[in-house]
Amino acid sequence: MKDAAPGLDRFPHPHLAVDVVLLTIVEGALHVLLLRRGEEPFRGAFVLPGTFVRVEESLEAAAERLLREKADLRDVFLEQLYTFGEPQRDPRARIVSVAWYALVPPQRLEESLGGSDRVLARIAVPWEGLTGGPVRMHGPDGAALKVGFDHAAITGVAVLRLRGKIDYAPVGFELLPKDFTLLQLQQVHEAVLGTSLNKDSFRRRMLASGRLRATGRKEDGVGHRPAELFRFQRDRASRR
Amino acid sequence: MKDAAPGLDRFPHPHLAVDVVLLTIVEGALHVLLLRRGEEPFRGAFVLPGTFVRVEESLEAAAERLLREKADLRDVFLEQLYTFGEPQRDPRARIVSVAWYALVPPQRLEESLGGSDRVLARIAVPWEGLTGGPVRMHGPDGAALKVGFDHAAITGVAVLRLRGKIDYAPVGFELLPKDFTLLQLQQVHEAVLGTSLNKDSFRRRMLASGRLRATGRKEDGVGHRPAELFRFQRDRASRR
DNA sequence: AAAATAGTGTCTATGAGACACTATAGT
DNA sequence: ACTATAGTGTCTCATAGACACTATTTT
Repeated sequence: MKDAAPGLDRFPHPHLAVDVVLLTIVEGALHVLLLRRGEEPFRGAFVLPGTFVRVEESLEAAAERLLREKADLRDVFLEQLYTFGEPQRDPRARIVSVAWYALVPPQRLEESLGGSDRVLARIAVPWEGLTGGPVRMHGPDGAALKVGFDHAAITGVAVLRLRGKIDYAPVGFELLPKDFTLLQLQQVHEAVLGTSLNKDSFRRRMLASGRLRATGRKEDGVGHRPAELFRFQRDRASRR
Repeated sequence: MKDAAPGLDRFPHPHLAVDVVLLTIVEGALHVLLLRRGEEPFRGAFVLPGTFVRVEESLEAAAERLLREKADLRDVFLEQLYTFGEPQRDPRARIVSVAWYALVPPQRLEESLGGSDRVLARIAVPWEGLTGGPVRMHGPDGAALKVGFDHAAITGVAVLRLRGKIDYAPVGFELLPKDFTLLQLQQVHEAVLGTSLNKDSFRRRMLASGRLRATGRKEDGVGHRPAELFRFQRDRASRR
């Protein structure tokens, strides 16, 4: 870092953190990675993975570092969400947090879970459409989880963003394995939107989007006519 | 501010600023408020209004303070845009900036301009649709302006956001006086989107949106049949 | 009267929803 | 053969674009 502004560091200024909302879909429902806090405040409650931003590190690099350290993930869909900066959002100090959200298929998460301090919480969205607001979280046993800080609200903003985006941007694919059927894709959209969708129209819309490439292969072992497997076709330039 | 985390302030951490992209429409073109910098770096270049975030102040309050101090404005549409945090974006120090964008009808700006250190720059968007990228700026004399820091890119993100939003959110009204004609509203949409729109369809869409309330009055002095004046109808709860 | 835009009515093309029907795997 | 979902074809309805026509102001 340059030091052409020598007086700057002498004044107190807000601390800067990043938090990541890591979303996936399990059993037709949105889930988010939460960690159990070991310290005050909110000891024992669940929070999003977060870290302070280092002076030499970009915001995106800090979020990617979090994903590596807390979920052993790299190269996942990651997008900046919103910056939360209410003075009282953290009782310890003034900490402004740049929130990001990440999307990952559940298959890439299985191994990194297990301990009770790291949980894939099911998200219950208590509002419809694009209303917005905090969400509720439930543990693997179905019990409601205590969520620390403003992280239930941050997750609500992530759900809102995803709902607003899934209809026109290719984000549904990020929650599925490389090969998937149209039904699986539709179920992802339904889980995100919280509604049921018309099968015929969804099918037409997806096939007309030009983003699906048929693999020629079919699923198997399903007890009915197997569906064709598709793959996401990045339109021109890769977006990461 | 509480001091329950005593060690925190001893470590260097990024500085935090807010910048505001104040947009308006003049003569059918998007314009943005820029200030001429009096100091290095970028002395003499034009930049967005910006300020450091105070420790006890919310991010939105800092943006509102900027609008009051630099443009004598209060109660305008203001929304968080994106947070820019590349380590090298400011050559002096690591400064992360939470960018906001504001929309205001040009009538509310006229008095606060005038000096040559404060200019409404015309925005030239060198890309189509939702492609994105930095924009070019032109002064009142049409000459290209030098823009400091990453502020041409930030303004590009603001234009992108506005383009993505104007079709489904009531933001066009924020760029018009309280009473306006449908043609004026269409011209605002065209200026934002950078395209021409179908008159019939635009008219139907707006009237069907339920957001316009006819005033019963008509414009006058226009050399042709006068159009009815409409007013924006906030649907239920006011959004500010 | 001419010019210019406001505003209405109607036709057409497109896309979504609905539904009927055929296809193909496992059991 | 039965069941369940895949996938196709077609009809209808809603909406956007196109266009013709009438209305109302200033000059």
